[in-house]
Amino acid sequence: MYRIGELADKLSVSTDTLRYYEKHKLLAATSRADNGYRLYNEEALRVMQFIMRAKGIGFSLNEINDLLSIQIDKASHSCADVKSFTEQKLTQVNDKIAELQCFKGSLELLVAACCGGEEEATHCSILSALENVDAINK
Amino acid sequence: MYRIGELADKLSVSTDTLRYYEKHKLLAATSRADNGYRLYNEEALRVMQFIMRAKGIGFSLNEINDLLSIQIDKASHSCADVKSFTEQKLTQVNDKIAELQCFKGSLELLVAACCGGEEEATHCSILSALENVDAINK
DNA sequence: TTTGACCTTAGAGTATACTCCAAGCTTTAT
DNA sequence: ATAAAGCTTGGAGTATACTCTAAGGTCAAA
Repeated sequence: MYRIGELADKLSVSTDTLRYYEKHKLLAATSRADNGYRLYNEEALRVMQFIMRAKGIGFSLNEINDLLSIQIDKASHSCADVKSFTEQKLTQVNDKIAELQCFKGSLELLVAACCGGEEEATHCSILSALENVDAINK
Repeated sequence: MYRIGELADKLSVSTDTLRYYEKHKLLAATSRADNGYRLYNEEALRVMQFIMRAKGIGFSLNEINDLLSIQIDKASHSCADVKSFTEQKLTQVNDKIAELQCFKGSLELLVAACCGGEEEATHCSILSALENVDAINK
């Protein structure tokens, strides 16, 4: 069994994060020592790794909560459930990428149009673009 | 002069947003009527449009604040200042896109690996991938 | 005159994921 | 004996951009 600090070290997270996850029902301590200290077993370690992997793929803690519910009771869910959940996330990510690529395009236009010289910004094409409708969505 | 509701309608934002921007020093009302109502002139309208365009390009309100300071006193800033500001934002956006594309790649792998069938998720390849180090970053 | 639409303020709530703090108990080492 | 490190709890703070609420004043029309 690990104390909270030991598990935190092992996973390179903070003890605050572990307590936060407990409070938010993602991962409870396996048990408590007589002195009230949290104790975690190997299974808890694996659950934390599950959480961290899911985070690494872009799932939010709420989504990870859903994922954990499915994982805990696999028999009640189908592959189709899990797949559509993942596809939804993929759609979200694609939408966000599209939005950012739109930003990127506009920013590149601005950067390309600006002389970047040391003279006063009085006629800066970037500022002009923000001041006038026309200049950006050309 | 516009009252707050008129300006809000004209720009399709809420009056709350206008008050919020005032509180956060982005746009003060031009003046106040005798009854205390906020009044906005055409210049205020243009500033709001500046803010909205900058938002549309992905700048945060804090960044827009900086941009407005530059715009208000163009003579004290160079094109180089504005350009590097914009380039920084572009870098941020590119970083974020890269992160999301990493998520996207992982999610696509998961989706592709999953049969998506109606059978129990007991051996679901997506859950397996989250449970084991190996399956994802292969 | 009264109703409804519009305005004012201060302050709380939302979502996300922590991070930090205070006050205090436990354990280990010196 | 005491200091340092580790643990407990509840609660506040951070960042972002609003959104909503309450309590109340203002104005134009019916």
